[in-house]
Amino acid sequence: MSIETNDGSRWREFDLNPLSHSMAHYLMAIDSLRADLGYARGTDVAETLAVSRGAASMALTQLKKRGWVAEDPNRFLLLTEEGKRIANHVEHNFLILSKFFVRVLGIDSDEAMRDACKMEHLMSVDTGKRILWFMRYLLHDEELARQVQDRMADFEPSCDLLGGAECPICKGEGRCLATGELRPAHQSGE
Amino acid sequence: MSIETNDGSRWREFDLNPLSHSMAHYLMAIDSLRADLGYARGTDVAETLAVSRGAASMALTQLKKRGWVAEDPNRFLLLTEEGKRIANHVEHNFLILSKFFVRVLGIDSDEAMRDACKMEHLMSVDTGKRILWFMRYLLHDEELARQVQDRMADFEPSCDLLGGAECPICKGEGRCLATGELRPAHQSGE
DNA sequence: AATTTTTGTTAAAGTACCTAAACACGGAGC
DNA sequence: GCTCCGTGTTTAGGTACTTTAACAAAAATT
Repeated sequence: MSIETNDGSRWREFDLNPLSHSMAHYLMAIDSLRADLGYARGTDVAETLAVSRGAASMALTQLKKRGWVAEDPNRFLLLTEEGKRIANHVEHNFLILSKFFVRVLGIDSDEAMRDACKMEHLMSVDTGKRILWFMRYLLHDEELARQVQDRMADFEPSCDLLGGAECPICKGEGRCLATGELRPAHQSGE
Repeated sequence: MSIETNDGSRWREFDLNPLSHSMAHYLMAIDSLRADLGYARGTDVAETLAVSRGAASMALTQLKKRGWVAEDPNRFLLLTEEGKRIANHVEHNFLILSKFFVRVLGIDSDEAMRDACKMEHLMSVDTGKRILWFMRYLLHDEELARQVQDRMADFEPSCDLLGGAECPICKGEGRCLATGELRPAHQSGE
């Protein structure tokens, strides 16, 4: 039961996430524009994100209502303290995930960024910090870093993750998700 | 530029993801019900996911149109081969992520599952396989596993990930995202 | 067999996003 | 001063979800 992923209580938290993917990118666009140009207007945001001016206008209205975006006296866009905090959180999560994927797991940079961009706003601050802490440990010890990289260079992509009997997590023990089984034996060890 | 996360070309892939969070859970609910009860009806799916029968009915219509769900002669719900493949993929991603978070990073089980449930349908098959491969390597070597667990037990939660100057990724080198900077120096090393 | 319950579908409305198009406004150039 | 362009907002329509409520049909009970 502790492993249950379909229990009707947790899956909805996805929609209740305080920050949508879309809103995260509006905030980051403002942050990035202000860093690059020194200012950000609605049109710049729309262009950066490749959405219509109407869509940007409505999204920014929302973000102002939530207190994440404000305007300076000349009506240029500003991130509030809260807005900055959120944008930095998501930007860091993107960096942490993409670097973990590339440097530790040896994933192709493009795929790494694609995955990281989808997951960046959903990973908690704590999880991000721990991955970073873990990565520093792995990569700052040269011997260990080499070991890990050798290991991942040997990655066997044909490893049949979805093959049931071959599943390295639930192999041979109890019921495996790949074959419709729900409680892999290794669960009992926790 | 290769680090750009706000470039207007990648962020939309989130919405274009072939599988929504919602659809993934409908598929997994059918899988789980068939494993537990031997059958699955619309009402059972609705109850499992705690949605209205109307919502389940419309979602299932969509899933049938996409060829992921079918009905047996008695109108009980079935996953097609493709549907099974997708459900297993997401279920495995959930397991891989939550186990990585708990066993390797030492995250609290509840938070681990919350994060994993949000990200499960967004992580590519390749990334999942590599995390699994990596985890086997770390945890099957007892000495290494102990080292990692010691390290993560010492995790310093006050590590100021979002503090700019303290950021262990971009600390002291070039521009840091935490302070509005875009190209941390370590980027140049890749 | 008649009634009640369960199951499934459909309709109307709400949220959160998108687009395209119409419109308002301010500043620059003629 | 007038025109035109850049900027911003609003409106109407579309997608993908949700809900409640009305309804149809099948299944179970009496």
